[in-house]
Amino acid sequence: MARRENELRKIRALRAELHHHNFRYYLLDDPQISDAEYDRLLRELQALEEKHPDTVDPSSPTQQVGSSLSAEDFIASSLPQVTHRVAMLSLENAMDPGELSEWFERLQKGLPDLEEIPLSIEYKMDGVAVELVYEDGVLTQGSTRGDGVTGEEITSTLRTIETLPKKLDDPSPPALVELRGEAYIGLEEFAAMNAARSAEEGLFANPRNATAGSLRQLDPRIAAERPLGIVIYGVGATDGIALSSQQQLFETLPRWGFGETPFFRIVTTLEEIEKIYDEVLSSREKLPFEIDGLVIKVEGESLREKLGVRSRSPRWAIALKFPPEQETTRLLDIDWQVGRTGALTPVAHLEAVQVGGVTVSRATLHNPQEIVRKGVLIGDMVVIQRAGDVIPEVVKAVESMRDGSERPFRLPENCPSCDEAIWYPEGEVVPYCQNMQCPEQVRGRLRHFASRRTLDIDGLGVRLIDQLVETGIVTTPSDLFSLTAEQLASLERMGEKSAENVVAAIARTREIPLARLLHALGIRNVGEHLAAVLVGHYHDLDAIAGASAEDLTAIDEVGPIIAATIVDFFSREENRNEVEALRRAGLPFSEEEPEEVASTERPLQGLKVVITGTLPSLTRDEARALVESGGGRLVGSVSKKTDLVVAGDNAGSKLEKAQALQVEVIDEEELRRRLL
DNA sequence: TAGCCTCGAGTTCA
DNA sequence: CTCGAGGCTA
Repeated sequence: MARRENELRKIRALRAELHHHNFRYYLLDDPQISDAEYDRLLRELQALEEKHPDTVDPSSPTQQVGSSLSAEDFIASSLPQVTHRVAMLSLENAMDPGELSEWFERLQKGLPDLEEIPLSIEYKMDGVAVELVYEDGVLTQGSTRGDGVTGEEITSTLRTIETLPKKLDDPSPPALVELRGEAYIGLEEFAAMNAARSAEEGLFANPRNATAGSLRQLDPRIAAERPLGIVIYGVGATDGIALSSQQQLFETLPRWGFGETPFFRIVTTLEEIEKIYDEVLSSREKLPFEIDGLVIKVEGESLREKLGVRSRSPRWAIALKFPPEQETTRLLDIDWQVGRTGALTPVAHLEAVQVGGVTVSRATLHNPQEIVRKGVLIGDMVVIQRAGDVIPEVVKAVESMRDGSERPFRLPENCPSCDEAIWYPEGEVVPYCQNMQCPEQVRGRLRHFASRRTLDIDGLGVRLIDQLVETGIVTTPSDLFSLTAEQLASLERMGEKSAENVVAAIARTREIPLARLLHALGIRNVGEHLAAVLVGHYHDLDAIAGASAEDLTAIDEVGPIIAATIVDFFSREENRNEVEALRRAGLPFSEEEPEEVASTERPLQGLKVVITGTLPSLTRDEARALVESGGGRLVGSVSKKTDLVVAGDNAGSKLEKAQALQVEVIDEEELRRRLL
């Protein structure tokens, strides 16, 4: 038995080690061991797994095909996905008082009849956002925020948090309440945890990384040892309860068994916010956990609904962030990178420096204009910060530290990848390499074609694409469809099994939705959204390819520039050939048109609708969904072109304007009746 | 024609 | 996360 224990331990260790080497190899492109050594480890693991078939796990390196494309895929081992009932939006950031007052002015504009707007203030905890689902008072599911729409299921890990009630302390709990909060690890606990970690395990860089790592623990016993805490700040879907203000939420939580909210104030003026900000900023070092700012929210559901949400963030809340940690280092050089579209991007090459717990040696400069705006010279000492504490950026040069040896950057005249002359389009900021055969562009197009949001070809990672391009086996996306397992198996780190898996993954893409294929083609200005819009209109790639600029411009959201790009793309011979090759490869070129909905079922077809005031039983978003389900389009303000105004309580100037312009005005009840 | 809002395309570190 | 730029509305 002891032998079995030992072998199981060995399996775990080998998996972790191989996982690490995959990471070094595929993502960092910087392997630490030879391919032969890697193969030896892999074979050892395979042998052990065969001896203990009960340990087979889909996340084991023996079961996986090469690498996935992105770090996210790679790290996301195998946690199930969860779709949030209500999207978890992010918050708009204010980095300084100026941006805060701009937001405040927008609020006042949005709520003109209000003398004073009540605002709640909380800490912005620096942790990981999670959602907890309580059904009939019982914790049934926990998940990460993920991209806001879908996150990862981490119920068993969250259950290990001692301070988190597994059952609400409520004799008649609501049928459903989704609570949103921030999981975190306190500073003292973090220090103790790192002190107890061994050299092989490595130290966590900061409490937030430690939190993220702990939440993703598959083994609840290990998770239970992690000192996680949680602070609830918001509510998702509910049934059987209304938590319509922060005040109400924070009063209810302790009764249910949650801890007290660490900080909560209600104010009405900018001055009060700024005063609290200064106080918290100077006292935050005394706190037992890390915070990275304050969150300001309009207090109360009804006011929030009037303000509404934008695609990524609500208008009624803002994060007032503390200034990020900054460091000074030397700008050694500026490299130029070529993207898949041929766009040239300047990247700062820096002397390595620690910022916020990680080592930074590169930072984007976005475009030449940015370099000029920031006034940085090559050789300068520059201030670096991590934007949103993630992506490093160059803030400015420290001019007082110049010694005269610094020199301005030079715009490249030739492509760093293929030496073709660079094109500087008039009136635009970004320079381009126009050589379609440019190796960087070829690689970039293939990466885009295989990436997660397009064809999502499993196992066709950056490293493999690079090998395919270097060996000349593949130069265009359509070449992928004639790849054989033998060809792939001849490449580095490609076993027969992996090679077959890649071929199978490529074959599977013949069933993808047309919009993904259109997006994958990489037509400039046509991303995920526009691809879906175009397919929604034509349902057929040949129809899109054959459309005139005039036809295209008639489509909502397609203007003259986008129309011209599309026409231009399909008029080029190399693109037409590629499209034909993809057709021969068997990719889907048309999509079943959804059955024609009888016009009686879409009573608002093509109408522009304005909603004003508070509707008796609908939130703004629900009303929008309802109008759109009837074929109508919600617009923001009343004009001659508005067809219909739905007015609720406290309707203001929009209603007056509608009456002045003799636009039809109805109430919620009438809206529902028409949609029946 | 300006202002607002989205979208697209670029980006870093483990 | 960032910026630039396209489209729509006022």
